[in-house]
Amino acid sequence: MSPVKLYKKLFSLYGAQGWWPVRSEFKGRGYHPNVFGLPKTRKGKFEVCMGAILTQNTAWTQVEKALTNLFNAKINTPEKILKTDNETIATLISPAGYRNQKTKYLKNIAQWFIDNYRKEPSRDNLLQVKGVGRETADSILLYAFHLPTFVIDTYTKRTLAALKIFDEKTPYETLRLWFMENLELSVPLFQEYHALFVELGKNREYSKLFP
DNA sequence: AGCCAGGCTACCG
DNA sequence: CGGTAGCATGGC
Repeated sequence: MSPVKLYKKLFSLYGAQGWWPVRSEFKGRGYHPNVFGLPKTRKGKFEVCMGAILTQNTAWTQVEKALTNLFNAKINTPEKILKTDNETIATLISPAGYRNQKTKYLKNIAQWFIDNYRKEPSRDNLLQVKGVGRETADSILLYAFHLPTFVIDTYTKRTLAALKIFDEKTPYETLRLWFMENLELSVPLFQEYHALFVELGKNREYSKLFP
């Protein structure tokens, strides 16, 4: 199955997803179907960066609790993250797990954000931040900075394996390039496509891909 | 009661 | 290079 056909199939199953949820700019849980201009503000973009770190190997429901705690404590900018002590941040984000690791990672991405917000962010540069691997980097570039890079996650790998297009241990970059070389480089398309993989994977409905 | 969550680093052979 | 332990917590 081609990337285009797979996208159409997923969209027919689940429709518009409205990713990435940006609660500081969109009421409710932050999803904004068919609105592709968000986040617009510096705070909104940094919220996406924090969420990308916090959701590593963690259910989004837990990330929402951690973000709520940070916002209630008015820790919603990279500057606030940097000047808050580690113990305080670790306690606030504890619902999302890996509290000590993710506290360091949040400080690392905060410094990167301050240094790079006004530039055109570079993927290689972002990948040098400790705590930012390929999926996190691509999520930040695609959803915070609107750059057309494709996000690969475990659900994407499982889906492609279920369809027998690639096996599960195919390298990240191979999969990323397969999508990017066979689709138009469209930010809204890439945003929705990845969101649809997550929806399919969360519901474990891989069988729905077959006739 | 395990297994799983929208992974990453460090370290191993 | 590819493989894996450790990292924390809550829902199902």
